Amino acid sequence: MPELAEVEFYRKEWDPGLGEKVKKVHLHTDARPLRDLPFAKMKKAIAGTVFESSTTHGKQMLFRFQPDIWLGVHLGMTGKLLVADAKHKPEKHDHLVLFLPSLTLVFRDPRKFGRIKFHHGSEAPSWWADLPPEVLDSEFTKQHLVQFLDRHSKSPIKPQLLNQDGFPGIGNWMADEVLWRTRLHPATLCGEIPAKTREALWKELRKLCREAMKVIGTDWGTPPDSWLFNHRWKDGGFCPRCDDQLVRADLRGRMTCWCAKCQ
DNA sequence: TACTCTGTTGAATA
DNA sequence: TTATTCAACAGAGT
Repeated sequence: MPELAEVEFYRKEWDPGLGEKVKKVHLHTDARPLRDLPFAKMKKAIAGTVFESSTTHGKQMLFRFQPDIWLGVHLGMTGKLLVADAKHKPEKHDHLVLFLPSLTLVFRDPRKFGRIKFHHGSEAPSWWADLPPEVLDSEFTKQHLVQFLDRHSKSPIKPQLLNQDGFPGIGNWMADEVLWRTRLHPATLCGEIPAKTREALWKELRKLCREAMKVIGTDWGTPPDSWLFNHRWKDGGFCPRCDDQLVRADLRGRMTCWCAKCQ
């Protein structure tokens, strides 16, 4: 399920290992999440380093090991991070396993849409430095949003909200939630969104990200029933604002839920 | 058995 | 060249 706040939640799952030295590295080298990586070199380079810190950017995570090792993690659809005890025996879908003295850091991903990146160097890798501004960055201004919408004027808004170049961290439920809050139909073309609605969209996006971080990012809490969130998962749900039955349909290949009356 | 899915990518098309 | 669309990826749950 990993979107913005879920990613933040998973990032912290490895915190109990901070400050510990990596004793051994297990890599599931024939699985997609580690494709194209220099396994042997990587194993050797990581062993002996100390887990120092971690950070997120949208759905991406970066883990820093001293000295000079950086691991990027993307959870894909079904990836998760967890800690296991020090004697952990890697399971079928444990693609990256780092053994520390007191516990084990595990990246597990059954559906294998996740991805691991590796960098050896004193500076953060370019694939991290070059990421577009996050929704809560000061650089994510109204003007920035307007420019992005204009650049994608022929595309419906829903798929663009899922575009990580424009809205890092936004995933399917957050996209539906913000459109519902803004009373914007998901199929509206970006170029046809009025200036006032663009402003509302900018405001609600930032607000939703802050709220999601608080509710889900800290302890995986459940958002209140006043959000679309609790009503959008299966057919037959009702709009928490006007009580009309919600619509669920495929839009450009992704399940989309909205209120035909409000939006 | 068959159908679902909180995501990304790369190739084809416009 | 840039934007948009679509199928492919893969497995578990229902």
